[in-house]
Amino acid sequence: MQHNLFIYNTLSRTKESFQPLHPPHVGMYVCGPTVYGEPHLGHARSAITFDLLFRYLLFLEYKVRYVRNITDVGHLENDADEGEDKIAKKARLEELEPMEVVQHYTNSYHAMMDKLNVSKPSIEPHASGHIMEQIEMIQQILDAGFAYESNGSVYFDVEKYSQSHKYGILSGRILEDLIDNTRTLDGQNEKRRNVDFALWKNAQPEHIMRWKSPWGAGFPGWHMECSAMSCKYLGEVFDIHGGGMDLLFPHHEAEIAQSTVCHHKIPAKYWMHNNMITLSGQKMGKSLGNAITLEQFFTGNHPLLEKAYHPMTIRFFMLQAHYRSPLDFSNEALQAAEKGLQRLLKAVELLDKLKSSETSSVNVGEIEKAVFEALDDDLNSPIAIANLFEAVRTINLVQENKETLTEADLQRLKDMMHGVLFDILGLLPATSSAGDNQLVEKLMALIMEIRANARTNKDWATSDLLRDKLAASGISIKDTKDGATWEVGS
RNA sequence: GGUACCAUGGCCGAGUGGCUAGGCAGCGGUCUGCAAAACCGUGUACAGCAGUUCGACUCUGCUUGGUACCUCCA
Repeated sequence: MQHNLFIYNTLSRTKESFQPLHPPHVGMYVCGPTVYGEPHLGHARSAITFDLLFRYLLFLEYKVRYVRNITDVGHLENDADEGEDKIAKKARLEELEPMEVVQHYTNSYHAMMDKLNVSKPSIEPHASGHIMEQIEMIQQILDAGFAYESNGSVYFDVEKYSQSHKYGILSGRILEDLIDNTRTLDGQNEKRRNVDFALWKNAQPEHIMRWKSPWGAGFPGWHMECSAMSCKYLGEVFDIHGGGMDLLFPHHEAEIAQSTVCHHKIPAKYWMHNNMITLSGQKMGKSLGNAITLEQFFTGNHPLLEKAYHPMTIRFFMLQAHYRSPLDFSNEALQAAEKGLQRLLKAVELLDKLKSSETSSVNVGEIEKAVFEALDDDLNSPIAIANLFEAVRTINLVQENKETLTEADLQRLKDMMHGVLFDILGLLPATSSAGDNQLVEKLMALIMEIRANARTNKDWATSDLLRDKLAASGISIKDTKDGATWEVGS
């Protein structure tokens, strides 16, 4: 089947046909987490969005190098230039080595991503491991005359840059507005203009994360790492740069300015931004103090959560909204997603048991076409999923002999469902909930046999007693035409 | 204050100048010893006002409400 992938490019604010610079290779860089706290739902949104893209590009048989960084230096506290490095501050509070903190939260992030079935990137570089590259790039910007040194720090000269380049090309910002309207911040005295941003920061004596540089001991500025690392692993110009919408300005704008000075080109062809997760309509964020961590979702251990949610429920919940739309969290929405996903997965299981017919009464190709057209249209996963539900209805109707499918169509539907659901959307097939305990399996088999015998003898009292007692223990029994099944939970 | 964006049925959430999104809930039905589960069927909603148009939820303007960014943030 012919695919023509369109993706929304923030740079042009339109959907563009995706044409890699060097097909079949695709270079993709996504801004990863700052590892100073437990990963929350927002991290999952970004990771799942670009995992979907990564998986779809692989499905389309591109050879993708996916780089997603770990930010472990260079992010300042709210008090901006006078502040200390976030990682360092956290370390002092907990009396740990900074790298110990980094490792701890990196491990958490990885564990949560694994649960969400987020593919690992091809390369996961750490900012702290690329200080040399960042220093070199800063030197290049200084040599080109687009930065100045001040009191052991180096700042990017935005005004100078804007004389020959368009600063604000990505975010649509106008320099004059920024100069007029940027709020007054502390510690602006080192900078010529409030819009200038730090490339290198002089480290105060108490600042424990520090590296030697031509300008003294310090640490790299907020935006250098992504420019340096994307260039190192993907080249001066690569295909896709992704990240959350909140990084659009100033982070990505600064990246463009830095890289443009060094390489005279905008570093990426397509810029993609996922929207935010909101909680009661407000952005969920660590700094806002309203973030629910992924761990809490999986355990249900949070006052706002009515229950624990399976990682796949979270994943499916996100995929049911388009990545560029804000998505509001609620227990009701999550439980709706949980039910819907169950329905989808049950139908996929049922698919293996369907009997084929001489003719097909349903046009499988049509459903398949609709699914892929949706994915091709800027990864419209909600429409793709809606069409998957069309397939579910078909599957159930075939089961009831109200629709028919030929052997070939059955196989085609199977391939499509598996390919889209598991390979592209990255969902995991339903697992039998107690399959990890052989003893339980054997005991339950015995109990089910006793109950089946009672039922054959119309001994409803015994049958109901077993059902009720098991229910009280959290095991539910479902009677179907082909006998009874059991599972832990609802 | 500046710059963007959004406003869809009970909830979540797509989309389009005229034709069914989808999921969950609700309702009706099938199945069942009963129940649960499962399955099938079922909803004409698009903030307000004005305009463009043969026709607007979809285009334009205004109003109201909301969000994001401008400061570390997915």
